Amino acid sequence: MDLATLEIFLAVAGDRSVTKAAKAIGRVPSNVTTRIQQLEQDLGVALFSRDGKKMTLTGEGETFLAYANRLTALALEARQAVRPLTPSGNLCLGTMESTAASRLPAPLTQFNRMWPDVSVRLTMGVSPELTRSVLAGELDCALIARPPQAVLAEQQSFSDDLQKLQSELIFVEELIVLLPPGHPDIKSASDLRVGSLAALEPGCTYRRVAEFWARKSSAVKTMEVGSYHAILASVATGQAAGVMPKSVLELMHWLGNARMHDLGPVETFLVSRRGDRASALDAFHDVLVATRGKAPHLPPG
Amino acid sequence: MDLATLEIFLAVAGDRSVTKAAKAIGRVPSNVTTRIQQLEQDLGVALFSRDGKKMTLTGEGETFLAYANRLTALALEARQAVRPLTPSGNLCLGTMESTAASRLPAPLTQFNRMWPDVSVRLTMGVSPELTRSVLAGELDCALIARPPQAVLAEQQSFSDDLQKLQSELIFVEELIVLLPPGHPDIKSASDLRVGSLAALEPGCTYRRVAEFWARKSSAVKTMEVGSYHAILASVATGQAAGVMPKSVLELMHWLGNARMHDLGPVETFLVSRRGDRASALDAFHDVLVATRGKAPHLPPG
DNA sequence: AATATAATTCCCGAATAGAGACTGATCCTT
DNA sequence: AAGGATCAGTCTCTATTCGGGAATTATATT
Repeated sequence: MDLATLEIFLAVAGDRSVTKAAKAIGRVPSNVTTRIQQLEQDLGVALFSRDGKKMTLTGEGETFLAYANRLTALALEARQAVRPLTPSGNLCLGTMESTAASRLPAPLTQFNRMWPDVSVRLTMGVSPELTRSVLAGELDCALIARPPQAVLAEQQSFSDDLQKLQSELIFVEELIVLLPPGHPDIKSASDLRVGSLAALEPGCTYRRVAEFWARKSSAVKTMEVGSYHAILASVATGQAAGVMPKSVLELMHWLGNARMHDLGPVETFLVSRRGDRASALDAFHDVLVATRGKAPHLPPG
Repeated sequence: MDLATLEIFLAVAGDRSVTKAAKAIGRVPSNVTTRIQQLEQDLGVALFSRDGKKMTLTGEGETFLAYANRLTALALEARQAVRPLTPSGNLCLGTMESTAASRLPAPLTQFNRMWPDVSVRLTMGVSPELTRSVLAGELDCALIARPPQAVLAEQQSFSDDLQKLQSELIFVEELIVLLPPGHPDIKSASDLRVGSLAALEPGCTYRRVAEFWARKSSAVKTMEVGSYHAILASVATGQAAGVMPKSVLELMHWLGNARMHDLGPVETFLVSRRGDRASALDAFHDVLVATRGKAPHLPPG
């Protein structure tokens, strides 16, 4: 029983789905299935009941869930306790709007609880800018979306900058096109019955991925709006389709009547300068990996 | 960071020696070295300071030790908490004298604390008898010493019985011949200046291993005595050399002036009937593996 | 009934862990 | 002070494990 197994278990328990959990933690479903089965065999008890295609926790599963949370929390605490330098000072963290909204609250809260002496300075921006800022030393690290290879190939300097930094996969976002109410399902951009795609600034990776997708079959224009709330508002008017990660949409309690089209996964990486052993950065990194895959609300303790 | 790594760390921290720890948990020293190094690299801090051939815990190592203990204890608790059937009733456990004295107090205390509804019935005996009793259903499980292949080959029925049972390595005992004070070091049994070897009953595995060793170079007789205390007494008189596991000797605060000769490792296995899924047995098994390698005193909590 | 979705199974290539031989340093003995 | 023993660590080889992808099965949905 290692902590990676517990992370997998927590993800499945949180999403009640092998497929979703696999996406969330950047693994393949077959792997998740196997690890869960191994865990169950190791413990000698069924953690989930498989009623058809639903994964629901059994009573024992609920019990184990509590322990899994405590165990991972304790392991994180152990890591932090032996950290050679006590983190303090500033941590300049760059992040995308979407990540700041959907993923960051939990780990940031946890981090502040553990290291009150570190003041986190949050900078919002789009991935290429953030990456450049890390390289320039203006930021200690940043959470950025690395587009798929086909899209990245069009952004030479972004790609070059990424090469010079060390990066680690943290989240996998499911990028979607949100359709206005009543809009029929689409197979490609040519099926769009709206005037434009609502997205953020030009540099935004999600926007670029969406534009790359749209270009293949349509000449639809992109409309630039200032925030995800503004995107939602645009979609609500029926005049645009919105581009955003699914996690952001879920955050907004909009789920019920929304049609969406899947543009595939986009990976979020934590990037920092190679060999940068700043203590606060390391600590933040550990909190990030310990928190990912868990339920979005704050962990106990 | 998995629990196996923590077990290795705990063993090294307890013995302050890679070699000893490796023996205690049935691994090879190079493996222990590597795993400790990996752990240190993962945590980014030195857990041990290597002054020559001594391994001493660093300050961070001490800190981490506390967490490692809590982590393994919590993991054990998690396993027990999801156990499908609550263990209760009787657990008939067979054990050798030596194991009962040196290894069993800690896990038995822990087990009683966790499952007060199980009454453990302890039966002492020598390995072949205990094995036979497990097979016959008189015992649920037993801790027995499986002699090296050369010796086991002479005990056909013992060997046959073992084949029919499932077994798992739990401890590795270092079997020694304890020499009387003032006795010169020996290379083989022919160097013995005493009239006999003091050992327990004829069926005792340790006795058989010792006799096997003695036969190769000497005609020294074995003297049968009733207990390890009696063996020590015999040795103290200067008339016999005593056969026992090192862990028993260490238990008796006799270490200082004692010369001993090493007869090599003898493995202690937990044996039970194949497919026997008795809950209490499983629970005891888990406690046993969680406790092995730790310091002999009782774990916290 | 047909389709889509999700979990699982199977298989293969890659990564990892453990065993064993060897090295170099240190401690103890003579 | 020299020689031997002991111990941590290194290196290499091999066996096992693990993760990814395609195929399969089962279950909801339309």
